[in-house]
Amino acid sequence: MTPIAEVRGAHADLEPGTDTESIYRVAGRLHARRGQGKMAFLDLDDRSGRLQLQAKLDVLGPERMARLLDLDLGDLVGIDGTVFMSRRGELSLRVDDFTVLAKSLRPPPEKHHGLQDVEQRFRRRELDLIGNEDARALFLTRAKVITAVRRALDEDGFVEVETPVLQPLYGGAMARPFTTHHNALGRDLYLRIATELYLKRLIVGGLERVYELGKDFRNEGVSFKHNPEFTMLEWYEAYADVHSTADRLEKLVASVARAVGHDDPDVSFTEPWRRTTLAQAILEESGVDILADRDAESLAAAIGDKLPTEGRNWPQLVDDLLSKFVEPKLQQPTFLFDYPVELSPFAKAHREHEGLTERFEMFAYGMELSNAFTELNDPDVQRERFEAQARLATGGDDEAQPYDEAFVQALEQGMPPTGGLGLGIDRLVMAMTGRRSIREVVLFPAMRD
RNA sequence: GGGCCGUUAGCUCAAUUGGCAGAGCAGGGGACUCUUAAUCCCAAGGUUGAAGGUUCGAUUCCUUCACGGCCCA
Repeated sequence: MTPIAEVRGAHADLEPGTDTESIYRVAGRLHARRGQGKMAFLDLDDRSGRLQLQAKLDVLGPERMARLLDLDLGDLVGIDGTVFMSRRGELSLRVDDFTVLAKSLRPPPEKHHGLQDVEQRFRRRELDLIGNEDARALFLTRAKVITAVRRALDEDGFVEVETPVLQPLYGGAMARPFTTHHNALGRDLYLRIATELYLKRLIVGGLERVYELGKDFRNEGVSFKHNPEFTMLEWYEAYADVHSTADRLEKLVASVARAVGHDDPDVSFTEPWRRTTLAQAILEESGVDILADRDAESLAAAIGDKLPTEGRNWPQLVDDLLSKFVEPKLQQPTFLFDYPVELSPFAKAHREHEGLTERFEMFAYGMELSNAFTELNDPDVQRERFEAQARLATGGDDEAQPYDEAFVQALEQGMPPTGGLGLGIDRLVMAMTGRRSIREVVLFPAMRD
């Protein structure tokens, strides 16, 4: 059986009106039929493209001709045929014989407009894929993005690993988890919100360069850039730091953009990207200097009525300033460095600036795509950070980190200086394909019942 | 969570100052041996998202609910 694109590729230059003796077996879904009585044209779709078929009474005989014309649009058929170029210059296959491979009992989506109903496109993605070529192309591009990411890391000596999805404690991100229960163990478990802490234990174990590409789960609202389960890449590299990690991300995303043919006159992932600091970006866009007011009360006063500040702690206010004033402005790929320690419980203290960490977040198209830092590898400091998080939790911050003693013990074993990074793959696919909603790039997004 | 908008045939969409709900595609019957959004003829297809209310009469107006979209939080 030959893919349609291959049939087309082998006969692209035929003159209109010429016959060949090239015989192919193709298979696909019947998309359209144009009857002509004793002769008919049909269109056949496979994953690689569309090909016109010609059915002729004098070739097939009355019985097979009638059976072929009796097929429904949407039926899956196998075709044996001979290539020719129609008088109008449409490459076609004259049907010598055919087999019905599967019947379609339900009507296909409208053949000119495709499936437009957004709800049906997401709930019945198979119909979207049958009816809308855009959708097929998008998910092929998504696969290319993931392949390009893997290839880049594999070529640089990273080892792909799998760590637990079901975790006794969650950690590695500021988020609320999903909780589930293990019957035999008689205990609750959490679906991971990040892979960070386990991956760093592998760095302690000496794997030196590891990455994991998989689903994380966060029990939060659904929006154009949030799905409760989403695909995340995290990598950790021993003897690296936040700066070499930024260089690696820049190189990797630029190579992904080239691999999928990202082409947008307004946004380019070609290196180098803009690099600035979080405090500088907030100051430029909002006029508020977060480094001048290091407690909630005085920062709230500096913010005034620009944002609601009631009941927000200092790190939450900084995060609010970032997402309200800065994030939407960052269309071109941009690194923001030097995050405050309160927002960064796993990042190493900045080598020069008190109260900051060696961390960046990377933004493009007004979204956070990536988050990285020089990893905190001092177990005593890590303990203190967990204790600070516990105080935030007591203060009502339900996204604060729970204390993870197993992780601290791993650090006590000695973790090399390490650079680590997380990259949101769904958002990366959105950026590469110009889609504005995560639901467009996730095959089966979360929907209400 | 709040605001606005949407939900009509299998699909894509019309329509109504509140008065028999209408096309194209798909599906059925027929004509047609180079069509490609094929064309032509015939017939069929509806609990107008759900439940209430107002009215002689509601798909249209009102209320609640469901699902979806956009914006805000």
